[in-house]
Amino acid sequence: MTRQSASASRELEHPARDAIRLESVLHALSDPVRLSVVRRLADGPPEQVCSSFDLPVSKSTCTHHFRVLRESGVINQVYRGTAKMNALRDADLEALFPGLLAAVLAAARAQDGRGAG
Amino acid sequence: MTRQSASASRELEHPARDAIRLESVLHALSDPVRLSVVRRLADGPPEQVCSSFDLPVSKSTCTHHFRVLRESGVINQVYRGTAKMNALRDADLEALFPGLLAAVLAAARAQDGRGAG
DNA sequence: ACCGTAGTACGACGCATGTCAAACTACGAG
DNA sequence: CTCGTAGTTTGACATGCGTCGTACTACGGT
Repeated sequence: MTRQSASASRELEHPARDAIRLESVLHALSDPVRLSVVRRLADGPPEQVCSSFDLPVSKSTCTHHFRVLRESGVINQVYRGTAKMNALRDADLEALFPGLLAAVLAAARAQDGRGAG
Repeated sequence: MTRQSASASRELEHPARDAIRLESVLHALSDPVRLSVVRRLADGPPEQVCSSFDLPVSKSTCTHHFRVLRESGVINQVYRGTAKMNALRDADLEALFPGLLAAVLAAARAQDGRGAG
């Protein structure tokens, strides 16, 4: 069936660790939808499928946001069958920007506390 | 000379501490020009005049960026005669988002180090 | 072979953003 | 009072961003 290596044609572009830019990461995290994705990735299992997030946006917008997160270096995406697994690149982020992700996540939680409290 | 309290008419709107939103702060910091402003504010004297920054943009763009920083709660601006003093709201930010500003500043320095070799 | 589910691609739309130049206001110095 | 310096305002412009719907592709199950 001319099926060459099953997933070679479905590999996604990720920036190398050293190509990750702080400005892009901050921009990626500055959108509420994307921040919520990152929070769930941080709080839940390390690998989660796109469709498990049920975001308040359409499928295409969803694809868009996941791409922004991937291209900025915040998450890693791999195909697993028909699904797409998402994982935080926390090791890379921690190596580049120590404490940054943790501080953002803590800040988000703190803000939730104020807002809902 | 009908000069009522000298600066009452020149007071600037700042968000209250509790009104500062994480998303807005991250967005404010995600612009290179604004990040450089924040870095100079953090590295240099606590109060600095707009014109001392000599940013690679026009005066009006400069005004725009300082306003974004102020309205997002990152900096405090007060008039001092004909000049306008800018100060980081580090106490407010630290109270709301502990470690966030420090992490971002450290990340910016680290990135500079990598970029400049 | 077929269908359903997961996600992508494309084109569109409206609104925000970063940018500028030019005209304007506010203050201090002389 | 006049002038220069500091910053604002306004209007314009190009681009980018978040959003959508629709049509499409990719894979797994039956």
